[in-house]
Amino acid sequence: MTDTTIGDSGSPSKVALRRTTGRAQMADVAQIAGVSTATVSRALRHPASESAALRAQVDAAIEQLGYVPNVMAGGLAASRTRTIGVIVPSLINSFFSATIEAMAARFESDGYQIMLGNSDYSLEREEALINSFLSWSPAAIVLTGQTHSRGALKRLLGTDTPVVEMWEMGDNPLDTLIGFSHRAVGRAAAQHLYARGKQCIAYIGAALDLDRRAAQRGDGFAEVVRETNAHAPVVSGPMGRANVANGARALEALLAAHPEVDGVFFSNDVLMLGGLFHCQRQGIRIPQDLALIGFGDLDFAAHSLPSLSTIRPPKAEIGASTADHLLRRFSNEDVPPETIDLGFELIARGSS
Amino acid sequence: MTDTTIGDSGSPSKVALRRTTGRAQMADVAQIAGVSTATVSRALRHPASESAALRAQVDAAIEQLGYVPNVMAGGLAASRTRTIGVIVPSLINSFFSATIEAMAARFESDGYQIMLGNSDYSLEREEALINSFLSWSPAAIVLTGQTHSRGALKRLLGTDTPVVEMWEMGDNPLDTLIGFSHRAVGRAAAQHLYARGKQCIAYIGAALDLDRRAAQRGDGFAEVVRETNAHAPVVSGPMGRANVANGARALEALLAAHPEVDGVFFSNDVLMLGGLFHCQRQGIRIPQDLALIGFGDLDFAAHSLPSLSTIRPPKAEIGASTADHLLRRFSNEDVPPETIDLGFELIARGSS
DNA sequence: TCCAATCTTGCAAGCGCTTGCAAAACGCGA
DNA sequence: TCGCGTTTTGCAAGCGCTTGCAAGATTGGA
Repeated sequence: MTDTTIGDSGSPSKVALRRTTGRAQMADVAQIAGVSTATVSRALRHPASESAALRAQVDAAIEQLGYVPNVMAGGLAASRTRTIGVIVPSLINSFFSATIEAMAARFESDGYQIMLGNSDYSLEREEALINSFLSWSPAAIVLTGQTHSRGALKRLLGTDTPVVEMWEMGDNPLDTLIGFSHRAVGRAAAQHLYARGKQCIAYIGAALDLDRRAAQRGDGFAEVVRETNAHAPVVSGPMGRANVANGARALEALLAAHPEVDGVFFSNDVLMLGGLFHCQRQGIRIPQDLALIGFGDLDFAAHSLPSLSTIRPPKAEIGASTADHLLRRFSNEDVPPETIDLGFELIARGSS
Repeated sequence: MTDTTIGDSGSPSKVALRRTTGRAQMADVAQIAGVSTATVSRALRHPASESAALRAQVDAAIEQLGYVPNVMAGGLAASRTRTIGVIVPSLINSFFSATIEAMAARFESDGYQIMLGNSDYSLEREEALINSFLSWSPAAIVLTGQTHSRGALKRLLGTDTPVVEMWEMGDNPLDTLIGFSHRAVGRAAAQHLYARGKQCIAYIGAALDLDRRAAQRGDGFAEVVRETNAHAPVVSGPMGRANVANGARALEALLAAHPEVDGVFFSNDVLMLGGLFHCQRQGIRIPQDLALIGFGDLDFAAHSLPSLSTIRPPKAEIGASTADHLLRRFSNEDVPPETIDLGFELIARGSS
C-alpha cells in the first residue's frame, strides 16, 4: 500500500486519510479545500487575515472531514496552547466550584480549556502543579491567593505567561489580582454582631493555619473587637477541615470555655450549619441567646430554621471577571495587569 | 551568536540553554549527563530499560538544570500523554468532587494529570468535551454514566484510548465500568421505609429528565412500591437542580397533594436537607409523622437534628478504583476491560 | 494601460521529544 | 583468548502544526 498521488480519478472530495492517528489532519483539510496547510492554519487561528471565500472553503472541508486539530502539534509549533491552568485549594469547597464553573463557561466559547489543579491548601503542591502546568505552555495561570512558595514565584516570574491571583485583595500582586478583602469581611461581620447588640463575640475558623483567607477574616474580626475595648477577642484556634462536624464541635467547645459569648462569626457557612445543629440540639435560642453569622452564602443558609446570616463573596463574579480579563489580554497585546476589588455583601437573616 | 561546539574550555557543567523557550531542554540534560537525548528520554519513560549508572547521571543532570519536559513535544512524538480526560455532570455536586479527589490522588504519584470537564448533564456538551479531550491524546477517558450521544460513541469507538464509565452499573459497557446499581439503591430505600412501618412512601428527585442516575433510583423505588400493591407510587416530577430550596418546595408540594405520604426518599441529601428544614418549620415530626431518607451521605447528614438516614455511594472508592484499573492497564498490555460493582451502604439514622 | 503599494497565499524550516533500527558494549562458555 | 547472544546506547526520521519570509494576486492612481 503505497501513497498514490497520481491517477486519482475518483471523486475529488474523497481523500485517503493518513493512517498514523486514524484522524483527519490539517493536510487533508488543505487538500479538500484546495489550499495549503498554512492557509488552513491561519483560517483557524487568525480568521481575520484570510479572505472570506477561502475561510468558507476551509470551514466546509473541516466540517466534511470532522477535522479536530491536534493540540499537541499546534502547541509545540506555537509554544502556547489554549489552556488555562487553574489552581484552587479545594474542590469540595463549593466556593471555588462556583468560580470555576463561571470561568469555564466564559472561556468555553473562545475555545479555551481549563486544566484544574487542587493544591489542597499546600504551597508545595501548588508549586508542583505550577511546574506541571507550565510544561503545557498554558495561555495563562490562575492561582488562588497571594501566598506562594519561593520556587513557585521564581518559576512564575521566569515566564511571560499571564498570571491571575484571585480570591484575595492586597499589595504587590504578581500580575493581575481579582478578589476582595477578607480583612474587610471580618470587620463587617464583627460590626454587624455589635450592631445587633451583642456584647461578647467570637470567631470560629477552620484550618486557620493553612487557609490564609480564613485567617485574614479572623484578623479583621479581631481588629474590630480590639477597637471596641469591650472584651478580648475570642478565636477558636486551628482545627481540621471546614465541615459540619467540626462546626458543631468547635461551637460546643467555645461555649464551654467562654459561656459569655453571645455572637459567633464562622469562617465558613458549613461550620455555621454545624453550629446551628448544635444549638438546635442544646435548645440554644438563635439569635436571642446566640447570634450566628457565616461566610459563603451557601445554598442552605437562606432556607434553614432560622435562616442564616452570612457574607456573600463574589464567587461567580471572580470567575467571570478573571476570564474576561484574560480574554481581553489574549486578543489585545497591551492590556495591562489589573487589580479588581469585587467587594462582598453582608446578608442579614434570622440568625443575627 | 553562532553555536560554539568546539573550544569550550569552561566548566563542563555549564551549558548554554537554548533561547527559544528559556527553559532547559532534553538536549541540555543529555549534554551534561554525557549521553544522547534518546537515553535521557528512555531514562524518563522506561527507567527499567536503562542501566542504573546512566539513570543516576541523567537524574543528576535533570536535577541540576531543573529540567521539566515539554509535554507538547513528548505528546506529539509519542501521540499520547499522561493525561486523563475526566467528564462529570457537575462540579458543585460534591459526590463527584470526592471521586475526582480520590482519583487525582492516586494518579498523581505516577505523573498523570487529570483534565476535568463539566458536561452539565448535557450529552451534547459531553460529546464536545470528548472531542476536545481526544485532541490531547489522553491516556484514557473517564465518563460519568453509560448514556452518551451517537457522536460521542462513534468517536470513542474509533479510538483505542481506554474508556472508563463510572457511577453506574449495567449491561454493554463501552469498555470498563465501575460503579453501582442505582436501581438497587432505589429498591433499598423503599424497602427500608416499609421496614420502618411506613404505609405510603414517595420519591422526590431533582432533574430527573437530565440525571439518568436519579431517574434509575426512582425506577427502583417505584418497582418496590408496585410490588407491595399497597398504593400507587408517588414521584415528585422533574424539577430544577438539587438544592435546599427545591427540596423544601418539593416536599411542601408533595404533602399538599398527597397528605397520606409518611415516608420520603430524596434523590440527594441536599434535597433532604431542604425537606428537613421544611419539617422543622411546619412542626412535622421526624420520623413519626414523616420518615426521611436521602442519597449521598453528605457531611451534614450525620450531624443534623434529627440525624438523616441516607445511602452512601462509594464516592471515593469509584475514583480510586478507576485510577487503579487504568494504572494497571497502562503498565501492562493485556489487562482486559472490567465491570466492577462497588455496591453501596444504607445508613439508618434518626430520620427514619 | 502601467506601476507601486497592499493583500493573500504558499514554502519550508522548525517546535522538542520519542522510538525503530542498528551499532557498540558486555557477558559468558569453550 | 575468541565467538556468539544479550543488553545498552546512539542515530535520525519523524509526530502535525505554526509562522517568517517572499512570491503572486489585486487594487488604485496617474
